[in-house]
Amino acid sequence: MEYKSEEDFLKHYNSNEFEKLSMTTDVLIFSVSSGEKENYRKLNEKYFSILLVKRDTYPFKEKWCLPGGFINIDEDLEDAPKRILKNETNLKDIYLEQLYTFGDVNRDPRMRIVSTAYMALIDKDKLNDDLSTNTSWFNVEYKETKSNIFINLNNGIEIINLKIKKILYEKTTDRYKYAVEDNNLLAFDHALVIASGISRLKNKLEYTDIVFNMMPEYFTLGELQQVYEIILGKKLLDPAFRRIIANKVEKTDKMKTGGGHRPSVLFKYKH
Amino acid sequence: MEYKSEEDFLKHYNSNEFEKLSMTTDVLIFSVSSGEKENYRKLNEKYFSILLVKRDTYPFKEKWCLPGGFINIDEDLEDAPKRILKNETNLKDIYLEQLYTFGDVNRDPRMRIVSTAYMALIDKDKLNDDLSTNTSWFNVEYKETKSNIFINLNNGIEIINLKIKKILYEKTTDRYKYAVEDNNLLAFDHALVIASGISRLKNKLEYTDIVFNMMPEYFTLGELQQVYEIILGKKLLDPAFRRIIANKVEKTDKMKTGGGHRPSVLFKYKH
DNA sequence: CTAATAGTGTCTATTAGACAGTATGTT
DNA sequence: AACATACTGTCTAATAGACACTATTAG
Repeated sequence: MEYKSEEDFLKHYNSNEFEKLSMTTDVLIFSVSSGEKENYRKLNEKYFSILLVKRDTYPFKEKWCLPGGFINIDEDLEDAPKRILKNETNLKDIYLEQLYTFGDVNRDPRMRIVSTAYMALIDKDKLNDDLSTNTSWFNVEYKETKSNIFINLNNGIEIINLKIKKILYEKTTDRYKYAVEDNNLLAFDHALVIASGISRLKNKLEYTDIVFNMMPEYFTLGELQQVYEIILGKKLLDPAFRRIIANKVEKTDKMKTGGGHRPSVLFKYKH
Repeated sequence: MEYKSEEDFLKHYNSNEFEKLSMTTDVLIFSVSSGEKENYRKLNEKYFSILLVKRDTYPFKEKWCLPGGFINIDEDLEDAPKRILKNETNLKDIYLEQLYTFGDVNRDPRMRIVSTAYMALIDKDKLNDDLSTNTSWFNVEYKETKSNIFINLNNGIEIINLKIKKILYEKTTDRYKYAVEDNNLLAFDHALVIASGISRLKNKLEYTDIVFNMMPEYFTLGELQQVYEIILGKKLLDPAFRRIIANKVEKTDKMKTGGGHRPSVLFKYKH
């Protein structure tokens, strides 16, 4: 059929030539939480944590999953995770970044659903409201070997252990396909989303200022270093760390005292 | 409604609770092409190029666009770009990487279409078949300033100039929203796809071995350096370049002669 | 005083940048 | 011989890693 113009074509367009599908979004929300002090002198231990929701409906009823939901037909793709974040945290101006789009045919038992995963970073201390009852922060422990990723999620009550096998499929960029093993507590392919989000975050920590989205306005360099250390999973040397972040932070005239040791200058992020 | 089990739920699932949408994929295919020799002594000039298709149907009839198409309902997301690549190039084992998913409500005039863009890297010399008539390689010139990206596409007959305004919207990671200006020759939001693909490629060039996907099996270090230089858009110093790629390549006993100057050792990629 | 963190000085090792030089083919 | 590229040596500058040292507080 010949059309006279773009308008003419659009008027006669049959939008059902290809079978349509559903799209969802999943949001991986990262934050840092403080544990207890072991004694009055020590800094309180920091944890790296993600927000999970216990499903109360099928499919995967009673399993944990990332907050998410369907994309509305009249909603920009990026507005869906924003809507979900607003719902979950009631915060605005949250750091949000598209992670990856997962679209295997059988990734959802209901029907063909493609999901675009996002990751968000928040400062947990900014949360005013309590979480809804089926929502919980899980502390993350992450360990990577040559051929596996081990992720340990712990909310104080439940422990979710994930073992993910890395299968090298792109040697020039060191990219892996992930195969989830031993997972009967997490819904869908969300173990994959978590693994790729952590991996992205670790990378970006080194070449961006992304970390400040998880920090309060004022922080000590010791606290900042702690956050780097738990996310990277290794100790850093003080002088080297201070050299590297020196031009990203700004000294304030505030101090943090009361720690049973030398007080520490509070810094803030220098844009 | 209460369900007895996951199976029971799935049997009664109403898949039309949310209005479904269409998905497409667009594939940004990069390659390197050789120009003419200026004189018998010189190396032939290299260009960095992408493959575009001239649309022969509405919408955007007569405009250039990236090869792409609809995702089939029974096709893994990643299989769609593979299918398109196979169609366009008839090559297999092509480097393919998911770029980004574009999902603004009005990005397609026909209806709501979300598109996942992929980028692919090929060695053009491996192409046996001729391109179909409406397909053409465009040489890319890329220039980035603080607030703009200028992309110049040239296939020898037509020239497409793109000006893209960078709007900083995420300061901690230096991420920009792109706004396309002066574009009446490229269909859809494909200028955005091209800009983000080039930017991704430039980055990955520095910390991965991605470049070897665009190289023939045997190459001289001078040729490899040329490819780095055209993609990065700057000259590199020989000794520094050789130091950096030294452990990524392997000397062979082959030589390239006939250049009106000292012959050059042929290397190959060391996995 | 002690335990714990805060913060700095400095030496060394590694890596990156720059430039100059030598080598060797084709015409 | 001349030109263009191939390839290497070496000096210098910048950055990263390591360690030791001083500073300061609550209890």
